[in-house]
Amino acid sequence: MPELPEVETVLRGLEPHLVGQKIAGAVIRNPHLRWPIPARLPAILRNRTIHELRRRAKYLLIECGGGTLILHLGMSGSLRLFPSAEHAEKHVHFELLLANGMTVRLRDPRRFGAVLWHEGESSRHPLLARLGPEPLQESFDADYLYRATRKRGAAIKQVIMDNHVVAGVGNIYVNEALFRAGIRPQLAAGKLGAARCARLVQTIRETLTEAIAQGGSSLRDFVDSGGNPGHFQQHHWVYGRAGQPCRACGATIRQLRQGQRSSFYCPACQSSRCSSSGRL
DNA sequence: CGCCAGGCCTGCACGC
DNA sequence: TGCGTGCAGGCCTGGC
Repeated sequence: MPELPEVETVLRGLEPHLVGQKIAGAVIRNPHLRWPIPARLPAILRNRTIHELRRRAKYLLIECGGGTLILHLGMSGSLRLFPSAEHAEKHVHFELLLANGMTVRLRDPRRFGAVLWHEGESSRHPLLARLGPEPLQESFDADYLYRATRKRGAAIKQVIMDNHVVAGVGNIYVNEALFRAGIRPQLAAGKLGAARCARLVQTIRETLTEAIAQGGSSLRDFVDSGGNPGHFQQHHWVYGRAGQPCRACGATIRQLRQGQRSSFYCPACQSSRCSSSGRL
């Protein structure tokens, strides 16, 4: 599913093709996403010029001068650019038609994604206004995480996945970052010491940055590619590896459920106690 | 054929 | 009382 690095990869792939382009129109093929696609969107978008593409958490923001098209890929969404308005595949719910003939298509079989419009400053949109800091920005630092986790009895894994604490760190990357930091996912967030908070900030950054770098290398055939840009192969330490040997120590990777989501960890590399040691 | 993953919002229950 | 916190429900379809 598209996580933060995939959204960033899609952004970087689309950016050179979209910025500065005029929008000729839009097509709503199926408005029933997580929220209905506003019926007036094609009229709103027509004749606007795309000024900038940005990302906030896993939201892709297309700034159109005075307003923002807000896109979310949910669990199964993809955005692709086509050189013409050729036959649309199944599950294409929304299309952005550029004046130069190019078409941006949102395909999302599970329809957990979103296409929304916000007039004015996008950071004021209700979905974006209360998000925590971006994990790759300076404001997400050791001190911030330490303060944000005080008196929180919930598991550190679930606190990191709380978008109000830090924005856009999904299930795969929190599992991987916790492994790298040597922290067990079920440890109460409030029990993390300052050193482990610092380590976790560092491994979250590393994990996301490496994934973005990998995605960047798959951008070459973004336009009209048969594949799914950003859907790159990845080498996970623990995610999806229950029952398999830890790549670091050989112990058997364990799986558990936290808040209806799967967590994976190495019982040897990730301690539940308060040491500040971490690996990698 | 039935189950289930999975992001992330909303709504509810609870305690200080 | 109000707010922060935690938990559960709901949306979907492809793949097993």
